[in-house]
Amino acid sequence: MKVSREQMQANRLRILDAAGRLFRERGFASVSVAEVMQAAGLTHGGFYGHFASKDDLIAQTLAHISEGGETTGQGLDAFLDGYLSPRHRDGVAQGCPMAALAADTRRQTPEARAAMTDSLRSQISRIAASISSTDAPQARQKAIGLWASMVGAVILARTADDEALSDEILSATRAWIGDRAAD
Amino acid sequence: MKVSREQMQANRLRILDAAGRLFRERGFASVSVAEVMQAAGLTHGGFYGHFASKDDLIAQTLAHISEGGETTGQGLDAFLDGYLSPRHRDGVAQGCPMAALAADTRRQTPEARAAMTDSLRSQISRIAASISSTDAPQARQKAIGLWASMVGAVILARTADDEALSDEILSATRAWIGDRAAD
DNA sequence: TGTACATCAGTGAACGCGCGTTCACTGATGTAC
DNA sequence: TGTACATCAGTGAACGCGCGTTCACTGATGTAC
Repeated sequence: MKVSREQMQANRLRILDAAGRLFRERGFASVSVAEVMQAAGLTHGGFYGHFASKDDLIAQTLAHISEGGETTGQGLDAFLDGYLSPRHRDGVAQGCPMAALAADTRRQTPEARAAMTDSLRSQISRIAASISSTDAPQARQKAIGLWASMVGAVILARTADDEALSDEILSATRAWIGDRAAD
Repeated sequence: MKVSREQMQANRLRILDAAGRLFRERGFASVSVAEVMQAAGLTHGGFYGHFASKDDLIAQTLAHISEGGETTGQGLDAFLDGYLSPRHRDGVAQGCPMAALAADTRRQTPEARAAMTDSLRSQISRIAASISSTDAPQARQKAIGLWASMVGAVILARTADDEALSDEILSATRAWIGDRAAD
């Protein structure tokens, strides 16, 4: 049964949203095309009307997720607090795609890596712009260091099976970063 | 054909070594039991004489890899230089298991997560011990911040498909860490 | 020390199963008149 | 504006294929005497 062009566009976005959630939660390999389609309220056969392959879905999902981008609009300190919070750690499906999927993306197609690299580049620029430093190259260096710490801390916090240790990783990283973030 | 007890122990270690390399390179899901056995110079049927399941292999491989552990024996600065080097970034198969597999381990069995958590805990302790600080809690906080930055930077550097950006992530993180690492 | 035999590590064919992908079909859409 | 029909988004059965796992078998090991 054919659907309207607007409905089809809406379906495509539902597929991308579902894939974004499932991939972040469980990684690319262990989420099936059929599962993504079911989560989007469709049957698996229609998938190839929207995407050329599962690899294509992965690449387009990464490009789609990062359109939103991590916002630093609240100011750098609030951004750091939110990012390094238990809430963000526990909300993988809605959380930062970089922390959830960067390691997994290394083994994907060039298109997927390119989408993730774009996302990484703009994230660095966004953080650098939010640093009120006189020296642009220095702000960029600091943005990279900050971003690496943030992503690393969330990944480690999610790996630890002990909540006390996990919480400590987040708060210690936040405190360690603390001083330098201000200037 | 039966082999001697020593040969069997050696075979078991060859399987664990092969698994360690392959898992770091390609992740848990996309490496098959048959591939691991072939890389160890055996046939796949013998696998279940050594391990109860693929999940068991994953957990035991993580425990085995981290026995070696990242050494800080060279002193903290040399450790940082080596860890944040292009050489380490490019040598995934021989590199730090945490940077290669932490994100992937989140979705594995409790046993696998426990092995990784052990590894994380001792790594933090080892770094904290190498920091000549008067205050132990402060050394630990710093060790966590350092380790998060290091792991995060290597993961991001491996994700970037542009070598210049990748190199920049490593060197900027190294420089950003630089000052604080000294004290 | 030498021999006979039970043990058991490793082999390779075979098993279900779930996956990515294909395809004939359906019926609502949207265009031509 | 209303009707007739070509289009095509979505359906669900079916396809190969590779995977984790099992199992009957083999032949070297290592023990009992």
